Amino acid sequence: MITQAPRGVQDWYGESMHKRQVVEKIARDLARTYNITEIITPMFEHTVLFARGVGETTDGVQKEMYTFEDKGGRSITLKPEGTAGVMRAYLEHNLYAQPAPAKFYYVTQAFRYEKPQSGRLRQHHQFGVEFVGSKSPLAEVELISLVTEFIRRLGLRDAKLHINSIGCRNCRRTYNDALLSYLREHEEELCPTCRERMQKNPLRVIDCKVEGCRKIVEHAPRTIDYLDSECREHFEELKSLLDELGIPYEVDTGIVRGLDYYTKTVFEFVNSEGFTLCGGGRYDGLIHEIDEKQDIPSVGFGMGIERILYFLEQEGVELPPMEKPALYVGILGKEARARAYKLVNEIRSHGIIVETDYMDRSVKAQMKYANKIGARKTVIIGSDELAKGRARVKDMETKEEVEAALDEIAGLF
RNA sequence: GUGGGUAUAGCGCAGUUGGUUAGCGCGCCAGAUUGUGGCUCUGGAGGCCCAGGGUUCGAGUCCCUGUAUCCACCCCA
Repeated sequence: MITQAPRGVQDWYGESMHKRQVVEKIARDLARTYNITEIITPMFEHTVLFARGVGETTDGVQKEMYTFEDKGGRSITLKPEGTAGVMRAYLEHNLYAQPAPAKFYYVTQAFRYEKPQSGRLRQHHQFGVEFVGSKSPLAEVELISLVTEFIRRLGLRDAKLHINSIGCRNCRRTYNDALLSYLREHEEELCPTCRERMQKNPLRVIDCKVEGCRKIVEHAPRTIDYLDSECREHFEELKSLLDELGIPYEVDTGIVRGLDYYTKTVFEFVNSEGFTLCGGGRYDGLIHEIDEKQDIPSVGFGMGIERILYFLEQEGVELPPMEKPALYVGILGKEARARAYKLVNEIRSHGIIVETDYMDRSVKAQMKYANKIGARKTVIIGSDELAKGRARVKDMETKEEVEAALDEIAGLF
C-alpha cells in the first residue's frame, strides 16, 4: 500500500515527463511573444472562492471539488481550475491599479474528486490564459489566435474553432424566458436532470447529451437570436476580425460552457470526434462575483495538458526527442577517476550534456552503456591516458577517433 | 454515483479440467582470451502470482470482501 499512489493520480518521469515539458515549453515560448507573463497561485484556496467563482448552480461541480477542513477549521479546496485563483490574486494585489490590460498565463495542477477514467484523473494539469480589463473583441481574438498558433506549433491538425455568444445578463433574462416557455411545453419529454436544470440554470439544458433532450433542444430558441444590440455588435465584430485575420471558425449555437460566469463569447477547439481540446470565453461578471466593489471584464481559456498529449498521440505527432549526451567519459581504474571527472565538469560547464561511469564497470560494459544512453561520442580515461596526457575521442556513429591532449578535449565541444 | 473487464518478473504477456521446483518475449547483469558499443551466441539475477478471508488433502487457477486499474454511462472546470 505504501508503494502505491492514491487513486486517480499519476507519476511523470522519463518519456512522459519529457513530452509534457515539450508541450509546456511551446506554451511558455508562445505566451512570451504575446507579452503574457506567468502567474502561479496557490494549490488551494478558501472553498468559497471556487463556490462563488465556479457557480452555485453549476451542478456536480461542487460535489467534485477536493474540499477538506484544515487544522485551523478553515474550509479549503484544492484548485479545480485555473481562473478563480488568478482573479483572486488580481483583486488581492489591486492589479487593476496597474496599466490595463493585465495578461497572465498559468500552467497548473488541478484537482477534481471524481471516479477516475481515461483522461479523467483526480489531479491533472492545465495551461490557460487570463486577459483582464478589456471589453474589446480583440481580447477574444488574442486568445483565439494564441491557441490557433499553439495548436499549429504542436503539430495538431484535427482541431476546429467553434464560437458562440451567450450574451450578457440582460440578454440572458429575455432568452431564459423564451427558453423556459419553450422547455415547459416539452417538460414531460425532458430527462430528470434537465427538469431540475430548468429551475436553476435553463441554459444548461442546451448542453444535455440525452437523446430525448437533444431532439427538443434542436428546436429550442438560441442565445444568439436574443442578444441585445451591444452583445450582437460584439459578436459581429469578433467574427469579422476573425474573417479578416483568416482564422477559420464555425458558429456553433450549441456551445454553452459549463460554468456560470461566462458572458458574450464562448469558444471551443474541438476535434473531429467532438472532443474538446480547449475551452474559453468571456466572463465579464466573474470579478464582480468575487468582489462586488469591482466590475472588470475579462476573457480566458484553459486546456488540459493530458488531453493535449492524448491528441498528439492520437494524431501520431512526433515531438522532438529527449536530448542525448554529447559525450560519455569512461573511467578505467581508480587512479583515473578524478582526472576523468574533472573533464566531465569542464565540459558540463559549457552547457554540454556529459555522462560518466559511477558503477565501476568494465570498458566493454561502459561502451555498451554509452551506446544505450545514446551518447554521441565517448572517451576512455585510464592509466595509459594519464601517462600520455592524451586520449581518443570516438564518434559512436562513424567510429572515427580523434586523439587529443586531455586539456584540449573540452575544446572539442 | 451506476454497470462491466482486468490484476502473474522492471515492461508486455502465457499458465490446460485445481496437482511437483510458476514460464515466454523484451529489458537488466555477466561472459564469448589482454582496455572499446550496436549484431549473434551462452549463462545469470529477478515473483508473498494485488491484499485479506474462505472452499479443498492441495489454490496463480474456484468463492467472498477490499484495493488498484481499464472501459462505458453520468458529469465535465
